[in-house]
Amino acid sequence: MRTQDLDLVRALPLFKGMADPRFDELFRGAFLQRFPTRVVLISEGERADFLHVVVEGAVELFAAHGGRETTIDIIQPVTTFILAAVIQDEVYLKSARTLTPAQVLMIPAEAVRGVFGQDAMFARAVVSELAQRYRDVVRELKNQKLRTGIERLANWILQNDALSGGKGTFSISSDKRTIASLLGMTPENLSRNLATLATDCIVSEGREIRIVDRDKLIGLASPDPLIDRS
Amino acid sequence: MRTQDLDLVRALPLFKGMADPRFDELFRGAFLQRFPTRVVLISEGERADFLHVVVEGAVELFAAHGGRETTIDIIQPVTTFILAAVIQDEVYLKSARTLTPAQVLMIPAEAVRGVFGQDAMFARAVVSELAQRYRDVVRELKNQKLRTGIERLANWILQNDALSGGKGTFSISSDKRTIASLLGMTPENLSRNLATLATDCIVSEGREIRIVDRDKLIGLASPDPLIDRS
DNA sequence: GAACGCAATTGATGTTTATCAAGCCATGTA
DNA sequence: TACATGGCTTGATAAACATCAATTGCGTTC
Repeated sequence: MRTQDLDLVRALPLFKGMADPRFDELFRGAFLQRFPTRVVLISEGERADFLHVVVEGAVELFAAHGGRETTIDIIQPVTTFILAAVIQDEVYLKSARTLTPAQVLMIPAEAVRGVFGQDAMFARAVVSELAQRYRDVVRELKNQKLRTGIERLANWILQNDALSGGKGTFSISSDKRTIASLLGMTPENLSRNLATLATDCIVSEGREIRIVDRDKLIGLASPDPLIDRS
Repeated sequence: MRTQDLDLVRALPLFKGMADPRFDELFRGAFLQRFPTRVVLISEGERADFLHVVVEGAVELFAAHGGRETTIDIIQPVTTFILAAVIQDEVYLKSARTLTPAQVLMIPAEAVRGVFGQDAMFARAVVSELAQRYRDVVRELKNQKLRTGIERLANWILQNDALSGGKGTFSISSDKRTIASLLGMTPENLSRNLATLATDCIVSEGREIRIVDRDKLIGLASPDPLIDRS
């Protein structure tokens, strides 16, 4: 593992405040692994063996049931995932697979739980992380229950633009079918919804999306600080 | 506050392990209040001032956006709610109102955060609680994204029957319109979906629901341990 | 450059769900 | 008993969304 990557991990809110010996203990049994695209890293229902950290690439969290499948989140570097299952020593509720070639750091769950009991700063950071994630899922649930498909798309575009600097242009980071699933619609309807927005307020060319009438887009989206991560 | 109620609160997983002096500190500024039906206890967007504990009655957590409104959870005694906002010292993402006359214990948020920093057992319990809640919301998100309305209803019936002892009969604890909102459908569609199930596998009379063909109901519901709280 | 594979789009159609508008029924009240 | 009230149900219609099928577009391979 490159030192700069390790530094990035060390600087994560989750690990930032903890004592060096504890950090070392945590990483003694950890290993960094490279994966090609579309490799399943964890499957829902399995016991939580490792805390995962995406160091490079993108990872999709998804869940399946009765022939259907839905994307729950797309994890960008540098971020941990499935902390709750690790802490609770329970089974994963979501599966994970790489969307791109990726580097993932895997920390044994037992070590995480061990250090959690010893390092108060770490325990505190775990609480913050869990609380933050909890609130993010609540936001997503509100997004799904209170908005129509095209409203979710409009907000997603506004958020992605903001995340990439608010330049009014950004590039979709993965398959459109994955985005459709994340937004809770079929790929066909994502196409149609993009086409609808394209008559008014955006230009959609391949994976490039450009906002041409931001006010109109905002009017359609009705962004809400109690739903959208600001 | 009656001693037996206090004992119930003291016995909650969240407070069980903490030292007596800390518990006393927590409850020094706390107060128990009675509310009639349909009183709004907290409003989304407000700063989190109190950790709430439903001691008696039922409380609905809901959220509104753009003229729409949805029920997120129904809290039965004895349970805490909005812990995440309190710990993070942030605004509430959900509103809360009583569904019945209720008794609610209110613990100042500052005291919770204070004790959290001093009592390791309490901090640990907070983590467990948050992790559990996080997983519950993830389950609900999967429920919403992976199931149709009638499937959600069928599973809701199975779960409520199980919660009330698995006798095959139970009584709906609140307005049907609230249940409809919780299940992510309109009251009209709840009626229709109940009528559909009533041709096959249940009897629905007023607020009483009786399961007459459990196998058929299970076949329709496809309950899943990774979605439904077991 | 031709053929292929695959994601994305487009169109036609069907299902699910919401909305609007009555009507029903139990309950409480005058 | 008559009457209002509010929750619930039922029916008709419309919107949102999914499915199926065919086509387009684009990058890859040969």
